[in-house]
Amino acid sequence: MKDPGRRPTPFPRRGHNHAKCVRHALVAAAELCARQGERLTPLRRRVLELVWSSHQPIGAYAILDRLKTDGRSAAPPTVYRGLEFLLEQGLVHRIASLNAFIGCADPGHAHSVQILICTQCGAAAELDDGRVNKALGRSAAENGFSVEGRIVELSGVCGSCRGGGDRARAGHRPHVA
Amino acid sequence: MKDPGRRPTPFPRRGHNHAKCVRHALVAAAELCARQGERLTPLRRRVLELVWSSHQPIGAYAILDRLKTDGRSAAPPTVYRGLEFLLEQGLVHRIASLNAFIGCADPGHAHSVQILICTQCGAAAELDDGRVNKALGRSAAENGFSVEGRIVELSGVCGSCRGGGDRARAGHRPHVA
DNA sequence: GCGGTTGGTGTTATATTATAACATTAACAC
DNA sequence: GTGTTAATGTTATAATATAACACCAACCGC
Ligand SMILES: [Zn+2]
Ligand SMILES: [Zn+2]
Ligand SMILES: [Zn+2]
Ligand SMILES: [Zn+2]
Repeated sequence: MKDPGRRPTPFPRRGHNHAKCVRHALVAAAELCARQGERLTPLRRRVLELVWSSHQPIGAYAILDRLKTDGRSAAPPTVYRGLEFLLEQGLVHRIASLNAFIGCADPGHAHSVQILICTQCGAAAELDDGRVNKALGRSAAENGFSVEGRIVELSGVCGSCRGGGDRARAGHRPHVA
Repeated sequence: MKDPGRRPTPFPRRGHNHAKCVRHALVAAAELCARQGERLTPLRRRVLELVWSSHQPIGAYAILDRLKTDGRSAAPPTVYRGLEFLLEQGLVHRIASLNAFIGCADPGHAHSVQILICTQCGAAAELDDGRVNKALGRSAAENGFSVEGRIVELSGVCGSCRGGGDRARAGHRPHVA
């Protein structure tokens, strides 16, 4: 059996079935909200769906534009409220360095994420590496600092874009839309 | 030379001689710019001085207000240009989670910082812990990601605010202005 | 000197991101 | 149904950041 802990990349493969990503995220969100006694209203669900429209972080005003083309009445507070709810439920992550949002790949349990942002394809992915969190906590503690919140955002190039992945077969076309 | 092993906190002590912090920063900046053949103009120097006006991160528009009260003609581009220059020279750091800026405590050599932000006193300090950087790089590499830029910002409570430091002597007064 | 180039700053306008405040509607409890 | 609360609609504005062009001073080659 192949090494179960080994993921070559947390980034999506080119041509992966993204509709499946979206469906899975929406189902997981519905289940999570049901468990928590929270209401995943149509608006909130739609905002989440729009966040998941790709693996590239999306800005609040891009979401707003798409809500408007839905025919729905929408203004900035509409989308920020939706995002606020989704952030509280741990269904999306905010990326401070981009002022943008990405769907959480593993909602339902507390985790502090390290966000990886590919500067080539624009996609973002998340890790939750215990060793990183431990190193951060230890470093802070040694300096008398007790950590409450962490923001870790790494920019660089993902495996697919560097060519180790599907780029060899795909020429130079980006592996995500 | 500083105590090699043990720093109780990289945060400033209450009542420390902050004028000295400012003077030191300005001298170091002048030396750095001279070495690099860059021009630390009066405006840039003043922006840096304002960034250093405290150990709390300062926003661009707060800097702008203070430039205006200098009597100097100033608009947003004035301060953003100054900040852009200082960022390029590594003289200040931008804190993405606060949209604010802090003077670099150790300019003159490339370093990727971990910013500590005290939610109680509002001060920010920087670390450059090799183990953290190593853990981040290894974690990313294992996931096929090659890191170019890092943003690490930890919020929490600094040693001085928790009472291990000078708070015992200071009652509940904040240790920084 | 002088014309040309560059870098820094001044100035006006606008883009982008986010929130305040209050009105209205939908969901729920009793 | 009526009162209560949560969610959404709506208008306005705050906060952060950049575009575009004008001006000026320093510097360079001549
Ligand atoms: Zn997908
Ligand atoms: Zn990529
Ligand atoms: Zn100081
Ligand atoms: Zn503190």
